Amino acid sequence: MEVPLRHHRSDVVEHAIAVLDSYGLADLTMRRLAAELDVRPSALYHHFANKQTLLAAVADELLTRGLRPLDAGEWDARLTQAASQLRDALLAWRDGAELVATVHAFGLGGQAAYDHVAQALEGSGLDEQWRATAARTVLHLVFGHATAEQTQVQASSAGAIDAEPGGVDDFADGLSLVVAGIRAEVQSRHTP
Amino acid sequence: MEVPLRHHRSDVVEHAIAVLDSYGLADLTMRRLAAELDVRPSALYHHFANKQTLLAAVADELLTRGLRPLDAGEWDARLTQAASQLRDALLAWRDGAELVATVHAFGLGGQAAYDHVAQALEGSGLDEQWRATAARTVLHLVFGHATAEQTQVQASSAGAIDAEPGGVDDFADGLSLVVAGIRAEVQSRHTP
DNA sequence: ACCTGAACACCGTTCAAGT
DNA sequence: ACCTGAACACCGTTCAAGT
Repeated sequence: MEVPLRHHRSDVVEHAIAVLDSYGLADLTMRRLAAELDVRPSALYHHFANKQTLLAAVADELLTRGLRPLDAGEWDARLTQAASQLRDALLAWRDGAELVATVHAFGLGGQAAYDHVAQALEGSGLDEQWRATAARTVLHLVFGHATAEQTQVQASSAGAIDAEPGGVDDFADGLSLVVAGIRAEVQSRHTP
Repeated sequence: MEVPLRHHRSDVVEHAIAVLDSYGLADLTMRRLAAELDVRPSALYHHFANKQTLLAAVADELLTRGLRPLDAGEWDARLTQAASQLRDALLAWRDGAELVATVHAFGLGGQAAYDHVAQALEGSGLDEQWRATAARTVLHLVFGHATAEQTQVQASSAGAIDAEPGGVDDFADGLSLVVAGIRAEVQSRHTP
């Protein structure tokens, strides 16, 4: 008789990332992950209450791996860096953007994404209300843009229409638009 | 023996909207929809090649029902109206935002959403490239914000954290930020 | 603490055949 | 043109029981 393998929570998350990156979010199933770990599906429920909780842990791990401290400097340069870094973190793994965006939307995880962007806005002089609004706006841009980029890959390889041109330049331009809008709000405080 | 019911494509879409609004996107399954139509699941594949195509048709129908011609006026007022109208259209049905955003991301439908926003930017004086970037930025804001609002409902009723405050005011503020950013770009052309 | 075995209640999709 | 019947290859989750 074979002795059953024994894993920790971190093993499960690590293998989940491998499955995500190799097969995509749609194929990151509890059963497939269990098979990859050489374990029955029910064993996963010892580590996580359900699939959503597991996905939240995976999303948090992706962010932990991808986000670094921001450079010192003006708030706008820091905000641009935060957004670009977040985008890179999401694009680093297959379907990373969709995963983190979904988890964040459900309020189960991905808080680090918001925090990262919000941190850059602390030196802007905006009040907390406006900082939160600005942070969410940037977050929606990054999530939306990165998700579109990654989805386009599988959509066009599946024969669908390639609508969104996107790419690095379009992201940078969209971001500069939002940053300019925030700057206008910042300046309206200093020049009444 | 019972004579089988006979439906058209439009019947299927109409019932799909009813199922979506009553039970949510997760419960909008081919089997459930078939049961609602009093038909075997396989019958649906006479009308649609697969589930994704059906969802695309549903998304397009939601937009057709919710979007109206924009008022005449300045580009910024028209853009604000287009974005608000789109948001209202998405929020009018349960999980409408997530559905349209997903369909749009996969390039299978929801083109009307982009067109609606892009139309408002035609009178801005921006070149096509910038108009496209601005339109996508607004679209990501609307999709992200509306999805967050609708997801928060089921997430908080399911016991998750209520992170995003959101609501009408936060959307209006985020939109005003983006509009201000676009205005800065517009003005940089006229005042060199 | 971590896992198996077995079950429950589901999915999307295909395809030959019926009217 | 539109549908049935029957199957295939999957899902997430629960729970008693094993070590």
